[in-house]
Amino acid sequence: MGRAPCCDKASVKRGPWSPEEDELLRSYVRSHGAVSNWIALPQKAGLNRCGKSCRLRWLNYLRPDIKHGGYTEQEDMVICSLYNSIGSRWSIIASKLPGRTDNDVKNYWNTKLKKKAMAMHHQQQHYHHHGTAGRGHARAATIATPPPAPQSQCASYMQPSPASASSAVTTASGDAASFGAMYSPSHQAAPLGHYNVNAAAPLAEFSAMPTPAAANSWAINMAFEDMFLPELVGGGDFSQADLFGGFGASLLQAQDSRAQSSLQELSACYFPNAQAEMWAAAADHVNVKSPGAGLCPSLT
DNA sequence: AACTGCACCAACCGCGTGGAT
DNA sequence: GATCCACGCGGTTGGTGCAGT
Repeated sequence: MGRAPCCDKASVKRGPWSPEEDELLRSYVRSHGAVSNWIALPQKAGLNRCGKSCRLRWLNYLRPDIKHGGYTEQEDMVICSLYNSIGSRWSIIASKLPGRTDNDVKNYWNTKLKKKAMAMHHQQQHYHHHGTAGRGHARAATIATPPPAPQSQCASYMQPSPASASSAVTTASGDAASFGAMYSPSHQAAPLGHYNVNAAAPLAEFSAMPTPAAANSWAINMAFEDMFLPELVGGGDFSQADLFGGFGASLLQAQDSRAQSSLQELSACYFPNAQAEMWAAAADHVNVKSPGAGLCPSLT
């Protein structure tokens, strides 16, 4: 019981695109504007390609605003944050990163960022076991070690979440499964409510924000934590000091409070209810991946 | 130089969704 | 309401290049 193929795969060219094909597609889109029918495009554009292939090529490679490689620390942070919060919803994550495509973000995560995040997570766990008196006592713990270098903010975002646990259950790759399994699903009590997600706020606007001198990556980090972690940490018995391995809190205290609050406001503005939304989806579809389910239309 | 293993990434595949009929 | 069809998405695959032996 399969779906009928969108085209005759035997008669269309497959594999890597040639520069000539790229130019044909590019010029067709330039002259016709937004494509309303990708299936019909190949014939009109003189391409011997499947319509889906044309669409993918345009979206992932030929579109003029596409960026390739060169991910910034800020982008890493957004990807990690959102992955932890909503799982492998690459299109949503990519929508927060101007010039990035879901395919690109997905590849970047699978090949680089995931490893980076795992390494940082393990490093942080090691610190937790050896550097603090344990969960709930970290705030009182003596700060004996400097914070981890801010080259990656990922570890702090890698906290338990029903979304990542859910995706772990249904992911066939195994990587995400083992990754998700690192986290306890003990925070399933979902705060349900009315969701009003405004998801179309790209990261570019972060760049447009004046960055206070004191608002280094830790303060930004803090803003994202505020966004995604209150529910995750289960009612507040999991201190921010825990999240930062014990030293973050004191570091944050040294931050300019205005810088923190402005960044927190910014975060709340850009990702107001993403977490709550995903909690609702998780509550409705425990262990069942349901793309789109529980999401408001603006996210899908 | 030849071989092997790995990392990266473009492209493909199949399915869910939603609009049109 | 049922069916068809195109779009969009996430998972996976395969080709290529590089590093190590």
